[in-house]
Amino acid sequence: MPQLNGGGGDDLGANDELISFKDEGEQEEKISENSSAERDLADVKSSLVNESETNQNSSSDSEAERRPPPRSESFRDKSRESLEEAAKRQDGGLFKGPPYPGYPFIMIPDLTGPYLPNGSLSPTARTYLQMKWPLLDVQAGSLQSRQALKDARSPSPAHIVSNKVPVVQHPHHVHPLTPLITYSNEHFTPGNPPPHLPADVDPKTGIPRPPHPPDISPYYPLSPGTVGQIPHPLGWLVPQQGQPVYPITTGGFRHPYPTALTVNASMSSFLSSRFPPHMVPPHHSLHTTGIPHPAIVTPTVKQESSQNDVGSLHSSKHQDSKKEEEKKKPHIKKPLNAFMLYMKEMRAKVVAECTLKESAAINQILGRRWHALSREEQAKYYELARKERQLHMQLYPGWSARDNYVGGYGKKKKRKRDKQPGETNEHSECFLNPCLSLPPITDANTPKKCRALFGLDRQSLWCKPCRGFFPCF
DNA sequence: AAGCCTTTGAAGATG
DNA sequence: CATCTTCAAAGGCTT
Repeated sequence: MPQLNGGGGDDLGANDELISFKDEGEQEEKISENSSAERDLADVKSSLVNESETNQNSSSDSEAERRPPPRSESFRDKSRESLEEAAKRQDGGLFKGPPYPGYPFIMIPDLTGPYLPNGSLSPTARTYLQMKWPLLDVQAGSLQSRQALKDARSPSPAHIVSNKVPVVQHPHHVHPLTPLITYSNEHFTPGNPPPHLPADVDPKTGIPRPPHPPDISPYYPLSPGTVGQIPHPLGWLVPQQGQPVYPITTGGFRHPYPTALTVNASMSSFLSSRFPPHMVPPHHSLHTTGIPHPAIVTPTVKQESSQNDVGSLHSSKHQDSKKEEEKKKPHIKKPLNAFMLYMKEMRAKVVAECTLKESAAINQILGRRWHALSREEQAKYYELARKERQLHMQLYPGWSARDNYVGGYGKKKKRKRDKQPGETNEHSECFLNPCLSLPPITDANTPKKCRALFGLDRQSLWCKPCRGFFPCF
């Protein structure tokens, strides 16, 4: 197994992690995808724009194949007209300026409208943005911070005032990656920007996507001073929001995970809390509840619990079936990968920020945030995932992911719908992509609500990839 | 009630 | 080997 190659345990730069950081390799792939996607988008929208811009756009294609910009100016210009109209229709002209046709959450629609002459966001616009899309505020800070970081490295003092993006230090300004720094805040210190931060732009999302340098730090950061207040990605270690992440059973009883554990526990504590006591020597400060690995899910938990409570008055027949169930191999779940660990940690935060609850939408946000993470940040989760796999293998040597395949490969009904030839789930490739420059309508997450709000027909409004969270026009 | 949606990554299955 | 598929979490949504 590649993840065990190191053997020493702390080979944080294991091959699998390095392979996982395939951004450079992916980059070209996505670049070409994006180029074609933008060409498609440009084709679709060509009827809406001036023909005179066509040549400019096509000339940028070859450039885009080599090194595509986040968005071409021509494309930006093309989207402005419709966007301006859309913006006016939506909020009565609050967003008068041309929107930023990129990542929806970092797009403060061009900054000519909602901003005051001194460069700060107008109270009205700020309130609107915060109400409509709290993430926008954060991400706007991210954008500004990135801009500031980029400028800070430049010889000019442009980080103070940018002619394109006014640097607004919001009262709640935080570093864009602050919410993601869960174990150590040594990275991304303001004024000491990581050199990789704005180096690249995700061709799909428009998010500055840092290149992944080859020198992944083997450091497994667990900063005692900063981690205790933040949910741990290993949810079974530190329950989030007072809730056990996994319903755990031991002998037919549910056990919440010990809440006294802290993230900055040592590895022995980690093992003690993470795995059954027979696997790990007990720790003096931890109670040994006999909690099995959270990956084990026994489907008969409630039944067994209730039966144990009631007593052993059931028929032998029932007990036989019960024994059969007990003999039944418990469902050992797959170890969580890096992104799953990241989602576990960040989901509650995103939910709180944007007031969304639907996991599909949350996961989209988390996916974009994941790509916005620096390599160091991602490395922490890859490392956690690697340890997860190691521990999982140690606990269940004979387990295989194949065990969880229902009916075996190719026999289970295909879950995902077959996409239409031109259909895609990517916002950046959405036909209605310009809508992403507008704040999402978080309270109108259904076509019906969207139509009611905007009085538009179904086809013109409902954006399937956007799942209705954005006003599409 | 069951399955879908949506994300990324790991791993198994298939051609 | 490349590609495809499933599963891991999560909770609202759809059928």
